[in-house]
This record gives sequence, C-alpha cells and structure tokens, in this order.
Amino acid sequence: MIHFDIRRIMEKTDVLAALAALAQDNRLDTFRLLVRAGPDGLPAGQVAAALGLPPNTLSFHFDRLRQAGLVTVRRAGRSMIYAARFDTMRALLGYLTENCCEGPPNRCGPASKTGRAVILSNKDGVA
Amino acid sequence: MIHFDIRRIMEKTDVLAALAALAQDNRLDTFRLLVRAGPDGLPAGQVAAALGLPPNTLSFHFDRLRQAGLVTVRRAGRSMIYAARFDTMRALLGYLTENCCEGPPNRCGPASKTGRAVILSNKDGVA
DNA sequence: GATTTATTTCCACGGCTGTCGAAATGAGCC
DNA sequence: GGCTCATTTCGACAGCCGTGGAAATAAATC
Repeated sequence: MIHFDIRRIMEKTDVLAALAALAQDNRLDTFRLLVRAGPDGLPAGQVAAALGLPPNTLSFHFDRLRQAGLVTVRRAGRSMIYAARFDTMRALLGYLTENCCEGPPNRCGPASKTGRAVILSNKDGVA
Repeated sequence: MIHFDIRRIMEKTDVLAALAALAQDNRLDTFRLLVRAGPDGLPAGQVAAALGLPPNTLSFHFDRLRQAGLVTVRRAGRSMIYAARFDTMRALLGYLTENCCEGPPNRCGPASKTGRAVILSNKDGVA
C-alpha cells in the first residue's frame, strides 16, 4: 500500500487573500469564533449575535472570508451556516512557516528556553 | 539551574497589525527577502534593487513593517539596514496556531497522509 | 396567498491605502 | 565648504475598505 502526502502548495496570491481577510478586527473575531465552533459551523445570525454586528455588515465580512477560502457556507432551512476551513488555515501556516520563518537555519522553532523573555512591544523597531 | 519558557503572548491588536503588514504584495516580498537574508539584514537600496521598487515607495512599506514589529532598522554609514524580526513572526504563528487552528481538537497538525489531496482552489466556498 | 424570520444585495459615504514626483535630510568624500 | 550617494519626508492622487440604512430574496408557517 502506497502512502503519499499531497499538500497543495498555496499560491502567493492565495496567501495574500487569506492574510488580508484575517487582517481585520471583525473578520478575525468571526473566524476565531468559527474555529472554536468546529467543523459543524454556526448560523450567520448566531455569529452576528455573538459579535454584536449588523447582519449586512457581517454578510460583507463573510463574503471576504469565503473568497479567501477561509470559510464554507451551506444552507439549512432559512439559516446560512458558515464553517471554518481548517485546510486553508493549515496551508497558510505552512506557507508562513516555510517562507517567513526560515532564514538559514529555521528560526521559528519553539522559543528559546534560556529564560530570556521575548520583548514584542518595541514598536519603534530601532535597535 | 532553572529553565523557564517565557513567551510573551501577542495582543490581538498586534496580530492585526502584523497580518495587515504582511497582507500586501510588495511588503510580503520585502519581508520574505529579509527572512532569507537572515539576522544581518539588508540595506534598503539592495532590497529596492532586488524588488524593483522606487526608494520612496519601499520606505513607506518598511515603515509599515517596522510599526508592526516585523523588522528592525539600524544605520550603517549612509545605508539603512533592515532585518526581519523572527521573534515577532514566531509569536504571530503561535497566535494563529492557537486561536485559528484549534477547534476541539487541534486540526492543524500535519496534513492527512491517506492520499487525499487538499483542494484549496474552491473560491466559491460552497459545499 | 400573506406573514414572519434569516440573510443578502444595493447604494452611498468617509477614511485609509499604495503609489510616485519632488524636495529634504544625513553621511561620507574630496 | 561643495559634491555625491542613500534614504526619508512631503504632498497629491485614484482606488479600495468598512460601515450601515433600506430594499430585496428565500424559506418556513399559517
């Protein structure tokens, strides 16, 4: 029996779409909620209630997430049920890990365990 | 001797800033180039030449990356040398993994090895 | 068919984004 | 000081983004 590990490599354009989709407050909240809800997803109205968003605004954001391949929709009665696409998220993480974390050598393994805290609040970025 | 693993948790606002910074063609290219260059970084002019960007435009993008905590600058003679901040990137990946990949249970381990290809081109998102 | 419920589509608005020409700053060199 | 090189700041512009009111669609229930 042959085992093979086909992983569709994400195109850069898809990566940009996914990043842009997640780079917005309400959409990130929405997506995180769907992730926590698991593969069964949630009806749009339930998301709207949880996040306190007007339905048309949320619909707009769902559309972005969907076009970025981050969620799926299916109809159930009069509800539209949105669910996170874990495969896309996994592919995005793969891309970022491989392309944005690996200088020579890989610098994004687990954080140093030597007790040196990682300071992430240097907004100036001046060393 | 005590080993401890302090990892500063990234705030959501920082995550949004980092995502927005990377969600742009030229900036993603810029950052990837800096990642490949490693911790010594590259002078701005060299990045501009490699990517074919006018210096002022690139300067604008560097500023975004810097404000998002994704790069550092230092001066060397008349050159400004930009370098990727791997700590921030690692923190970003950590946030995404923990918050956007873990329904119950974690769905972002290695892809299935059963030979089923992951189709990532379903832009419709309709199941 | 009429009514209610769930969600989307249409439209308009202010604000932010990415780009680039032109001028300014900063540092080395003669 | 004057000149050149490397980069940033300023100013303006078209275009996209996020928002929400109002109307339209879609489905269940009577």
